Amino acid sequence: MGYNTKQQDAILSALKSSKGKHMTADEIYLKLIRQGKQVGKTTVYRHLEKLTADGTIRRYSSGDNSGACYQLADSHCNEHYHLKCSSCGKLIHVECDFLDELARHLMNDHSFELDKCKTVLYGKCEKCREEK
Amino acid sequence: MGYNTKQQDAILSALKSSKGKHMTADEIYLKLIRQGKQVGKTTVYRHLEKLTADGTIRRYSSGDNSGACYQLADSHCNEHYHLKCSSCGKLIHVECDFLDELARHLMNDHSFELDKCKTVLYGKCEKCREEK
DNA sequence: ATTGGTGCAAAGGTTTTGCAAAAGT
DNA sequence: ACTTTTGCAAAACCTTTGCACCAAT
Repeated sequence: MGYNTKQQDAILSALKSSKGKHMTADEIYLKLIRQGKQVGKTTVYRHLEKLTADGTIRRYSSGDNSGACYQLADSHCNEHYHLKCSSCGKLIHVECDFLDELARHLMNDHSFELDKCKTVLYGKCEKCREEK
Repeated sequence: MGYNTKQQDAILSALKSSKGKHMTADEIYLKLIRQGKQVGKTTVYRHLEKLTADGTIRRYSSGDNSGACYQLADSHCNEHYHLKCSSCGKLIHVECDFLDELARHLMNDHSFELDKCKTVLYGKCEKCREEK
């Protein structure tokens, strides 16, 4: 069971080429269409579901209600923060090992296993702070 | 601006009566209907939006794609973490000044002003970790 | 009287499903 | 040949919006 198809490869490639940054189903679909690859949106959704189920990729909600985001599970998402600006909506990826300290602290002092990938820290980015 | 209406009271009461547990917009709506209270789903959504905006309640994505969850914010939310267990859905309030260290670090090193109230750290609570 | 609140129906957006045709083995 | 995958159209969701009516001040 399990055939090899162009669509499957294309969808996985799209996620791989986005180097750790998340993409919505629609963004993946549009990217493939722009590359001239023939895919249906339904197929994108079906593969994202499968890839999420078998752990190849991760799915998380984008915070607002504009749809789910996906990204490769083995990308470097465990090594950086996700900062989301409440004003402009920008998602900022920040590589920093302070996150590990936070995770360690939560585990040691609060018995809580932090999911670094799903956690998003909300606040205000530099640009938006300057504007006020 | 701001009238007192039965619907407003009813929606807030529903959330208060479910202390600690989150509810979806639909669950709130159904609860009120079953209580014989006259409300429209639109009204529920509109109040949830307002209450979220003014900080009375908090909005969470439920992880899967079954819609957003809401729950009463507690007044001391600026002084503690909010840990949300992805498995059982429990919201854990943790008083700890490590959060201030985190906020300071984000500001100093990443020019990002953390909103402690809006930020929720996702992961797995002690009980759910033990079950696996 | 004036202003804000309500709720139906309709629209918006994302995700899922039914099914016949196409593609992989 | 046989089974899985595809993709269109349509449905199923959750949420927002337009608008006429109602309620609170």
